[in-house]
Amino acid sequence: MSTEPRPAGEDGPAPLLDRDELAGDVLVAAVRLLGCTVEADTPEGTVAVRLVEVEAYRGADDPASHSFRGRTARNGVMFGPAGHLYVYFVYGMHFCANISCLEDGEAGAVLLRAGEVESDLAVAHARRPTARRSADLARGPARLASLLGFGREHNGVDVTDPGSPVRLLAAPPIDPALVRSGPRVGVAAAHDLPWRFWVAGSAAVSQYRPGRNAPVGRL
DNA sequence: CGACGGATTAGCT
DNA sequence: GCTAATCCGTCGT
Repeated sequence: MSTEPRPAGEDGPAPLLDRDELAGDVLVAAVRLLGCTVEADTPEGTVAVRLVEVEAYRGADDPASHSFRGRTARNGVMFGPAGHLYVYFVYGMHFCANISCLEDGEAGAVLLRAGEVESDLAVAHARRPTARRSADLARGPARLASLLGFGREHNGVDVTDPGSPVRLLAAPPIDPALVRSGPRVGVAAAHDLPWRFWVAGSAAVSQYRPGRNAPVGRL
């Protein structure tokens, strides 16, 4: 044992999440990502967001996934190695961001649906002036992508590389008692799969109706 | 080559 | 609560 990668308070750089933690299973990866931080360099400054809501997507066996019908130029990142940004354009006006999962050659990704701004709050509000509350800054996948400045040029970025403009900072695994799960949003097919995960009690979780079917805890 | 619909959000009623 | 706004990837003819 040579060097100790301990998160030395304010001194050492925050450790990045290891690619292997995302390579085994999309559901495990989704839960692992909760509580971790996405840090992005924007023209206005660096913005760091703590993930509180995500959704898992798989490949040919997942009708709701972009990769359900095989590999295309658009979804290629989903088929590559874990730990890369898959950014896509939707509804003619928004971008959404995923982090690729599973081994190279196997399609998988986790959609980043919501987060809480850790820093810099002033920069974040400058980037999204319409947000009245701080909890709204990255509430919803398109708002999160907008806040972090994601566009086509970010597609494929390796978030496990400290030199990337977008980095995924590891946090201790979140307390399982705080994790909730339910059906994915806007997904008619596979509605019985509770592949949406969020942190209980976060104000930044996109609006949810608890009365609906929320099969909690089943993977 | 044309049509369709989507992992959404803002703004109005 | 409901709908308009608005582009591109995918599929059918």
